[in-house]
Amino acid sequence: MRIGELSRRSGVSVPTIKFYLREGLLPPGELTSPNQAEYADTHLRRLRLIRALIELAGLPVARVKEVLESLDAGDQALHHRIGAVHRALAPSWPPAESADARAEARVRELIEKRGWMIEPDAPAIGTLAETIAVLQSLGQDDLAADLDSYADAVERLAEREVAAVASRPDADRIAESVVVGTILGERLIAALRLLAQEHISARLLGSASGDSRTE
Amino acid sequence: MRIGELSRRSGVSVPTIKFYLREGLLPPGELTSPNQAEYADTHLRRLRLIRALIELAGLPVARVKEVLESLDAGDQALHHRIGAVHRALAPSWPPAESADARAEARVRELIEKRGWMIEPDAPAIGTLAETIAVLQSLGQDDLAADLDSYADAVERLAEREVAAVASRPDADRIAESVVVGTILGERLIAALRLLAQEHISARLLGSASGDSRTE
DNA sequence: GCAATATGGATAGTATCACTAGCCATAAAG
DNA sequence: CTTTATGGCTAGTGATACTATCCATATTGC
Repeated sequence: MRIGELSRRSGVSVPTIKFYLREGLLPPGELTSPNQAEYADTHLRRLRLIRALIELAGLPVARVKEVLESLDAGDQALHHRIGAVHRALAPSWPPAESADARAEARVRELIEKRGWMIEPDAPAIGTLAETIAVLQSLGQDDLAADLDSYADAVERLAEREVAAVASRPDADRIAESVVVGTILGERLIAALRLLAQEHISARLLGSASGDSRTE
Repeated sequence: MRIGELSRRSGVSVPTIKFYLREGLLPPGELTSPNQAEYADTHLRRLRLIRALIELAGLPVARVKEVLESLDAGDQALHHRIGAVHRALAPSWPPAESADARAEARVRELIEKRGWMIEPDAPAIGTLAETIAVLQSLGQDDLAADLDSYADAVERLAEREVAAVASRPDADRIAESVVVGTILGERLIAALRLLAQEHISARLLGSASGDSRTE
């Protein structure tokens, strides 16, 4: 297929596809003449992945490029690949590192208590510590107090997710699964959580008066 | 306190605070003379909330304004307040609505099967449907296939969260708790999930060879 | 009492980002 | 054999989140 069809099938405009080609997000098509190229289904899938990363995950183009590069890297070990993808997906600004020290200690304590095997420089540690620190600075430590419940829930999910990814037969797409699963999984969980919250709040508080806390 | 101290205590520059005042994100201080104003601790907390919404949740300033307005609205019923906050936090672009029809049917089916009481126009429905549709267009339906596990996990968490919010004595801060809990909770869950994934992947795949899928 | 600094309020400017427009020579389609 | 599409290029655009600067007035330090 040529660029026009790629555009129609992906819903991305031709100039934007050209832009992604220029930026190196999308590999060039195979040239059939000096100014004619052929694109394959892999281009279509990659393009959809790019759109998901930009639109749904809100990643800046430069970060998308890093993610895709780590995805195409020849590193064979699945575990390391997952680590690389996680690193590429991380927020990048090294977290404030100011008063987060206590929060970070708390995170490392949690990791140790659960016996989690985590590289000490995993970016999620900083993200988590920063989040906890902000929660505390806002006077809302309920959430952070219950870290264990969250860890329980998330550990169960991760078990299924990693198993599902590892069982994929097509080695080529494993890394892609990791990216998609991480990013879209996050969104899926977030949306489901909102729905669950609405349900529970309807059940616990929504019934008659509409205000259960007047006193 | 005056603007200088507010700036020092929040870590936000004076010009940026002025910008937030102009944009109506931060209510004006109390004027003590024609050009002198006094800010209270509520301003400091509000400012930290604004930063969390912009930096951590990545909300655009305009959306932050909406969220804060819904937060300050006098609507008394907690359940409705939660709904309003969820609506203000939603992605705003009405989801593509194209081939998402099947995915949306799937979501409504899930809601019905679990007996969830959800308003039919809840924005999370669209978000979830879109996410599922994208997952399928990327050929990764494992995640979506296991929706029930996610719903289970998330329902348990929501139960605690709503109960925690509802038990807060300070009615003034309940809505703020909803915002903070929704946004920072999401981030907390996401970070924890990455850590759990890394642990599980180390356990299942990381051991010796580093490549369990060579065959 | 008085110079140095800070403040509230305003207008205008900047940096970044994700595209988008336009041009050209050549290729494909009708 | 004309119309449309393509690949490759440079330059421009619109949105967003601040920054910079200015001014008249207040406060602060001495």
